[in-house]
Amino acid sequence: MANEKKINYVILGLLNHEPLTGYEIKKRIDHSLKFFWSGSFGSIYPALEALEADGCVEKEEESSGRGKIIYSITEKGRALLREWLVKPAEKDELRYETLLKLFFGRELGREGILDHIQKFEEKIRNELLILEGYAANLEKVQDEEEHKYYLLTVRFGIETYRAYLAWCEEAKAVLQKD
Amino acid sequence: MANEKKINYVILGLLNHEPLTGYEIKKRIDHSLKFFWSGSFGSIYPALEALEADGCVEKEEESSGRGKIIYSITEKGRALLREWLVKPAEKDELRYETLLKLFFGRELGREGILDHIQKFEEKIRNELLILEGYAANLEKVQDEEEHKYYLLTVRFGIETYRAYLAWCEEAKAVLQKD
DNA sequence: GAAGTCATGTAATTGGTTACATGATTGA
DNA sequence: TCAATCATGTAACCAATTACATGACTTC
Repeated sequence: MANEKKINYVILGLLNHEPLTGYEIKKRIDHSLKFFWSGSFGSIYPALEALEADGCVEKEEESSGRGKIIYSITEKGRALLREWLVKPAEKDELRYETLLKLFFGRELGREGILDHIQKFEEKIRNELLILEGYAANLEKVQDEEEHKYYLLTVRFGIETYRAYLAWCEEAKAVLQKD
Repeated sequence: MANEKKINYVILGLLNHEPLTGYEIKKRIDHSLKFFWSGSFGSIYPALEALEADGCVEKEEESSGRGKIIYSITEKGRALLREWLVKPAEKDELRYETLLKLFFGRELGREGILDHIQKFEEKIRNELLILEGYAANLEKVQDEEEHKYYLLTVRFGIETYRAYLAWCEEAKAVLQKD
């Protein structure tokens, strides 16, 4: 009911755009939301079941083919989604193990820390390329209103990742100067 | 033993700088690590007990006063910390509910989303001030090598928060132009 | 003497993840 | 035909958090 599991809202939000299977929901999470959210099959399927029992989503079982189960949102589900959307965000959390290791860097030493920064930089560089690709596509296809919001989240990712890369250069300079 | 609980390394890392009580460890996490890590009493105290049973930390009970328990790191603990530090960071995770709501923004509408951005901006602005204060202090006190690494994490925070604020302006402009 | 902080700890719950199990369909 | 992907689901586990309980010391 007034469940706090965020996965429920992720599912409702995605289904509010289009009907999807559990498998497709997972793909959306791993691609479109990847930068700021995550979710596993082990949470998605049980949540879909609970949402259905609650009347927030409806399922339609494909009789032919693979027999996949396509879920769509109900009015009740949309109301629940809306209710959550108006509430202030309660948790914006960043948890970077790289920064934790950096913080304790004295014990590891300069070289080790430079290694961590190097790896971090590479990962960010790759993800930035992906985000820039998304942005380019989304800028072309600004037909649906939805795309405007999607693009804003992508822009958020791009700008923070660029800041990360600038910081990497600064950090390397600081560490190499002695 | 080869436990994956990150709280263990947070504790070892902090104790590697100076002996602390569980309460003080919590304070360090809430202040110095706040921007990129978190931890509760409910994880700290049991972890301290387990680390002591493992011989990674030692406790000294204050006989007088409040009877607080001061923990310090052992050679074994330091070795464990080092072992973890050299391993590549496995998880750098950002989980922003604000971005999730933004992504589903069409259902909420322009005004509601602007509210969320406004609140986000205010929170970031406040935290940025704090981080800038830390940086100013740390730049003055660059005696201990430890401070260099601490300052780098603070600089990371400052630069990403500035990027967030720049993005907020951009997002508001995009949303207000229609 | 009251409020606030210092200080330690436990039990219940949570919001997941990981790993496993199963099988159909598609494309090289 | 074989690997990859599509597709659904469950059971065991896990690393925490939340809420509670207790009490001493400090400061106004």
